[in-house]
Amino acid sequence: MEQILDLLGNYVAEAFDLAGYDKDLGKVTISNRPDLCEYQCNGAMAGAKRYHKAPLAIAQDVAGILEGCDAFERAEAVAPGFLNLKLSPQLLSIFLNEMKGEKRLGVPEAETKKKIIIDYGGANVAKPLHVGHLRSAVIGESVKRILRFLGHETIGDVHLGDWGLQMGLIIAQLSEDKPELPYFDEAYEGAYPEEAPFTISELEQIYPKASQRSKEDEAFRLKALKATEQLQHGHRGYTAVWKHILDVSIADLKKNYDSLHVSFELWKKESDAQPYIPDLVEYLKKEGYAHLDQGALVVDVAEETDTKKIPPCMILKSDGASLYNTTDLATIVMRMENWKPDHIIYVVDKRQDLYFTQVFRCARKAKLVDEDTGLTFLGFGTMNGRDGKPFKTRDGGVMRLENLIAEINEEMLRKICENHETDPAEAEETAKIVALSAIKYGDLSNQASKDYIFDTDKFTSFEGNTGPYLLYTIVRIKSILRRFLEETGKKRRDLDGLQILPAKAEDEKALQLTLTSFVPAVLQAGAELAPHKICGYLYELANQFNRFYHGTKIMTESLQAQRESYIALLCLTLRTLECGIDLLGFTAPEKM
RNA sequence: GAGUCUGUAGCUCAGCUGGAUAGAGCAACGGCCUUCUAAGCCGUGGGUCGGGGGUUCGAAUCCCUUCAGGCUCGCCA
Repeated sequence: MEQILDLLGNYVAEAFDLAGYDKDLGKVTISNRPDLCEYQCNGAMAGAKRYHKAPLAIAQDVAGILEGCDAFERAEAVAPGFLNLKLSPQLLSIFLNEMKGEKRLGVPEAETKKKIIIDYGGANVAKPLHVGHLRSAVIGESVKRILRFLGHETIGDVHLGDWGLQMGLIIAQLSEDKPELPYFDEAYEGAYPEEAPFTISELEQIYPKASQRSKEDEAFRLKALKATEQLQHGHRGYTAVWKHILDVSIADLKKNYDSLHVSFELWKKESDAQPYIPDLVEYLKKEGYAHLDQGALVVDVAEETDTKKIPPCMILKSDGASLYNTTDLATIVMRMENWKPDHIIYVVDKRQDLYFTQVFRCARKAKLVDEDTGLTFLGFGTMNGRDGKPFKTRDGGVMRLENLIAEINEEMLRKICENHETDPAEAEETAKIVALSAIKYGDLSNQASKDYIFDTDKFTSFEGNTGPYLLYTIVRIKSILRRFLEETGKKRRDLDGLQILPAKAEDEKALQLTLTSFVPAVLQAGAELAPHKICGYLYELANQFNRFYHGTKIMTESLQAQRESYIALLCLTLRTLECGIDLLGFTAPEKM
């Protein structure tokens, strides 16, 4: 279906044409002065120079023609040359009924459907997820859902870190803690145990302990380095330990991501890219992209237009070892080979901006990707505590994601029980749903690239621009619909047949108009990879609904057609809100 | 030092591809529940859009400059 702004734009462009002006001046936008009009066109001012004519005169010419147009209830020219438009309620209702009949609420599918890989680069095996991983998971999931909704094929890849020094540290530590294990017996030739020699919580203690030690104990650090190298060269026992670490960690990570409603199509790891490295290095050397500099193998990526010197992209360290950049390049090669994506989006901490600039340039220069393959760095800011500094636990440690979620769940449960007497099991379920909306909406409603303050009190509040407020609005609508079905004996599917009548009241029309902005909001969010645009829109929609709700008695409306029109409007509002929160990555309960 | 991002109400944030009187929420204050969930709605107060210059019919938005803060700057990931 046609979008509202295009639809109206056609009428206005036609009027410009009839008045003797260029059609392209007839672009219609949503009014920025809702007190004056609903839509506006600023084309007269843009055309003033072209036609050497006062903008107001142009606007008046056009307004005169639109006078007889039944798409608008009113079209008037206002100084200095604005064209203020008020939509006819009839056209609006026709548009909404059409939107209501569409599965995708009128959101058009992308003309060129792309295959898009989303890289959540971050989580490491053997380390618990902490608050630093929250943003990439939450933002990445939402971006993925938005792009998928727009018709693209999306592939989320968790991209686990499983190949660095951290593995060596754990192996070295374990070999001292439990030297009796067969993995450390060089002479051992039998099969290794299937059961992992540690639980996830034990594993999570080993790493910080080893990491701390390596900073103080040089001998231990060297041992860990050596273990890393041996692992990377296929040491039999270490490889077995590494596999245990993977199994135990991944099971735990899945559990945690599940509770966040975050899923991945691929569970690829850094180690999966390793086989691609030798050929990649050989290729870069042979084709002359890479050269030795101070003993290291690098690819120059500086460009003439740079405002500062971009250091070369390092491929191999002077000791011959690969590093982060190398793995990322090899991952690109792997992805091109296996999935041929049209676009790869990296949802990563914004501090890695420079690294990815280097990696992307290197990938392009060396033609590891096709010319038209998009590489986007979607950098996000730091999640800070209320003091404006990186979020910590009360005693200053790193907050585990699991604990953060548990804390919010608890707080939400407390609030729910405070407000209503409910069945404890049901309350707990609801609390989880609402808590997730609090966490995700709190994050997503901010621009991804900016640092933001995670304020538990604010996010879990049911007031204001929060997830719970949206859910509350949804629950209100569901409640009315349930009642309507009960009282009329109608079935849920009967609701689809109800028609929205032209709006009579101000609040009703305002709500209807807000509904028409869903499509532009989604399109913009998709184009800019900006979930916060969806948040802003949904908040506006919820506000408009609550205003309408307050001023209109729906169930006691005596005219049946009018009441059914209200119900139809509620259905559309509900579907729009639910579609919106789905794009953000959370759901609503039935009651709360 | 260089680069980059940020600076909007007491606090947290929108708005930034130039448009009319800069918007929300929280906090403060005042109203609205015998009526569909008051976890709501309505209203009041609160601003040199960090400062200065420029571009133009018009600047929070674009350009320059300056101040303050964050981050980054080849053998970590």
